[in-house]
Amino acid sequence: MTASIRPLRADAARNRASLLAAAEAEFAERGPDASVADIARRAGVGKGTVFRHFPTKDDLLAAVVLDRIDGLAELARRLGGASDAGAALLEFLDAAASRQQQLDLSFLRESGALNEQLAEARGRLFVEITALVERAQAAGAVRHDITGTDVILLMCAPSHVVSFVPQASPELWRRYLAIIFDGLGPNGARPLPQPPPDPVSGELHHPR
Amino acid sequence: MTASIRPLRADAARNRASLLAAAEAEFAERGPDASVADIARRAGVGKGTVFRHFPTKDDLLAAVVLDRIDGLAELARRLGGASDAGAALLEFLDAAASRQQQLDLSFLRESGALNEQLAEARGRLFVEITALVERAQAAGAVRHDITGTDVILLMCAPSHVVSFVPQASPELWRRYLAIIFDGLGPNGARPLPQPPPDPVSGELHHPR
DNA sequence: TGATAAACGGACCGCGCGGTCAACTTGTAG
DNA sequence: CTACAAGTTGACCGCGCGGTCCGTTTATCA
Repeated sequence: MTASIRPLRADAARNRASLLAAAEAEFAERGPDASVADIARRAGVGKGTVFRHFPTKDDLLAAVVLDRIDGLAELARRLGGASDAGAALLEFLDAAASRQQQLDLSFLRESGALNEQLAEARGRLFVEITALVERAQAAGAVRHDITGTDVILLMCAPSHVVSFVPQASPELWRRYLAIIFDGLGPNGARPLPQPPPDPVSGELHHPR
Repeated sequence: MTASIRPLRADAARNRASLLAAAEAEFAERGPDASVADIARRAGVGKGTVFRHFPTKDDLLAAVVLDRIDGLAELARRLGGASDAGAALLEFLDAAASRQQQLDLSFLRESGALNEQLAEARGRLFVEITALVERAQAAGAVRHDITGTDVILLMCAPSHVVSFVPQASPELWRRYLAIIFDGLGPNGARPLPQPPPDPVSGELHHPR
């Protein structure tokens, strides 16, 4: 389904690849408002070429983001086999925050054509994270009133928080991840004041 | 300094007030990218009038945001006298998150003309928050490796996290505030992996 | 009330954006 | 080698934005 009927021509495949790389870099540096023209220039192609490969800017963003989600889901899957379930969850959050440092949270944005693929990938990620969380709970490393959705939402926080401080150490996010992870631990005790939101079945959307 | 040499004409004062109200509402609903034209329409004035009162869109945003900061600083000051220092800090975070629900984090943005006022206000807020934190630490409610800057940064997180879930309960942010506050508590134990960032003396800036 | 400066309003400007298109180039199958 | 489909390109379009400007209205005060 992903592979089209006919294989791409050689130059087209090359352009598509460098386009994706350029888009990833540009979105990382400038955020989701990076301009298509800049991305095209960075990739060394004309603007028209961008729209030949991705009908819409959102589709391009979605493609970049799909990679990230798949990467995270794969990582979560591998960590599912770790012996220390608490450490596995922390390691996952660590990797997630570290990558979001570069790409912000934009992968939650909904997007036209690739929407189904994105939704599927998000679904897979959700499943893996939920498994990770449940194992961590069984191991006594995470409080029992936490859900996979909570973790998905909170894993975005450290990099966002850090994005406000101008010349932050590139590792500063670890400080806030540690605080939040402590908050997920069983030592906090007091019951949470609100029920968790519905799982990702309902679409997540992009914040302002 | 704030009051100009000559007092405002009656209609001008009225317009300025409704402009501020409209701007607050519009920024709350649409975020910092709300258009000046919409704000003007909402206030029932012409677009030119907006720019007469605020030379730049950023100045308008800064004015709105200055109110918020002053309000928060005042609240923090009052809470400084509370008997239960831990509860006081939590109450402050509660109020801050609740208001940010409406205005996002935009008050950290730097801005041209009002920059000094904003910086001053932010300084006052920082002082009050730091006092709150230190009292909470002395009371044993907050771990000792936390700074006022940490709290300033983290107080933005709950509303941001929640902004991703589409039809969130309006109180959902309390859930994540509770988790984060638990992370600030002394029960977590493990030392933080990174030193805190410099205090607000260095300018904070607006995230993408 | 009438003179005057202050305030108002909306047409207007330039800019950069996402997206389109038709002329042109190039990889490739036979 | 050739013919043709696939791919590329950048000028171009419409739009909405922040900001300007000047003819008009209006609060104020002698």
